[in-house]
Amino acid sequence: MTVKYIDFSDEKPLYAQVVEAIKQKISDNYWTLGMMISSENELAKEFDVSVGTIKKALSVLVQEGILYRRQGRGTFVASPDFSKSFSRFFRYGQFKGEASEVPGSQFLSAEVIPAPTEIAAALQLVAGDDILFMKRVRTLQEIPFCVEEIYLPYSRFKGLENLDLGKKLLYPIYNQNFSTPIFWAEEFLQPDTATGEVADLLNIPMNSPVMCVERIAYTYEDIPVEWRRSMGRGDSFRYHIVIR
Amino acid sequence: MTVKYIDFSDEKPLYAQVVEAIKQKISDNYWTLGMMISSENELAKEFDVSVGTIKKALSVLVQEGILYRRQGRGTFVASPDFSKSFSRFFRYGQFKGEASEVPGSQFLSAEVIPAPTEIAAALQLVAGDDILFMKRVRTLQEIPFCVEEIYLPYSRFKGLENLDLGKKLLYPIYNQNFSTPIFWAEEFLQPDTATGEVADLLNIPMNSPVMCVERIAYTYEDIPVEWRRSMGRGDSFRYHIVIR
DNA sequence: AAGTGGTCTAGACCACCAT
DNA sequence: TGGTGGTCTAGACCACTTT
Repeated sequence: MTVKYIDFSDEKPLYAQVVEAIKQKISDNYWTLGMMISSENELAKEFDVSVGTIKKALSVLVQEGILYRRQGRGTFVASPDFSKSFSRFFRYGQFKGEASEVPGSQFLSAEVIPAPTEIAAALQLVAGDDILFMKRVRTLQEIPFCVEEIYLPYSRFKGLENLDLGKKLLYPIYNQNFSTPIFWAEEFLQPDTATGEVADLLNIPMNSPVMCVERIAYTYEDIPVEWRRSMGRGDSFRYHIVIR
Repeated sequence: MTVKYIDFSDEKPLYAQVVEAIKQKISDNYWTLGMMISSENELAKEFDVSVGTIKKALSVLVQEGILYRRQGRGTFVASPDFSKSFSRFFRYGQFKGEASEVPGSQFLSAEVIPAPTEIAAALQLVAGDDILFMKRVRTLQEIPFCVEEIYLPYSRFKGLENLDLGKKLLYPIYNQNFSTPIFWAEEFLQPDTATGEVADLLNIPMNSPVMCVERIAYTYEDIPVEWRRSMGRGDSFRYHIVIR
């Protein structure tokens, strides 16, 4: 484990160095998801800076969603929950305030292939590197609403194809089985119409509207570790976003 | 103009009260878009709190995008620029790093009608209230990429229909001519296929993919003042978003 | 009672900008 | 040179949680 010290002669502000150091400790699994980290006073002693500087650094990390704090309890490593934000985008069979249901998954294939150039570029690999390619249909209340293609660097996820992925979500598996917590992601949305295969899998007429969502998921260290494309039924897809 | 004072016996933190007071002054047009507000020291004297508390309040307002600060210059009221974030969603004829071009507009209609129930609800009006309804085609390099329907409460925007809206953006007009700066917005995205009319206006085949974006735009005081629906060409629409 | 984070103060010093 | 925001300190007091 690499330890970062605070360099008082560095031009970079002390609180920013503390931010980096704490991120490093999380990356190194010194502190893991959900764990309480050291208190303000302990951190101040450890880094030999004032409590105020620690407060500033922690507020930055809270702002970035890496930590959360509870008065009287402590400061904890946040567990980002994509399943929530994901299912929120779909209104299929959902009524106001209804508890969101975990979608089911039916895997169609899982195989190791050489990386296509587009995928290799997005995942910062060399074209031809081993890629685990999976295809699945996602369902809510037994009704298919989404077809997904998922590409993973095989060197990191060796053996994932042998696991029983029945009703489990993928991101907790990335985290628990492969020490690869997903921390953030970017998505590209584009409207499209259903091809014969997709229409068949989603049980909708050919050429009816579908939403194409391409996502690249990243670790704490901003390493891209998953590329996926989802084709969602147009009539059940409604993406909500607040600007500023 | 209503003046807010700081209540030291209030349970609400002082910095939060300062945040409210500054927001109020902006709402009251005491400080307007782009204007420099009082310095930290002046604010501390004015509100009779410490500079540290002012710093905390200002950092909240910067976080919310209401203010921006420049070392050595001062603290200013931010001018949100939706045109930038808007055009970013479309890749039509855009190459990497190319300067974004302001879309042209061709108005098809502008008339005052009684508010449809759905629009009235979204704009917090009574069904039947006067609504200014406008329809336009937006173009980039003379090529249509988007059809828009815009609904505005007529009581607030009386006379807008008589302005020459040739190549101007709407939000600066809302701000300058109607004292209604748009501060934030929410959008709902859904894929669809082009009807005959939309296909005709966009010069694409019927039933080809389009992105339907419904937007509600709000003021500083969270009053909804515009409802619009944009139908964008599927092949030129690519929405990018970062999650967390 | 002890420990945590949340608020608030009063100051110091610095980097940056305008004049 | 004087005013601005940015960083950092050392402390006080409070609200909340756990034991």
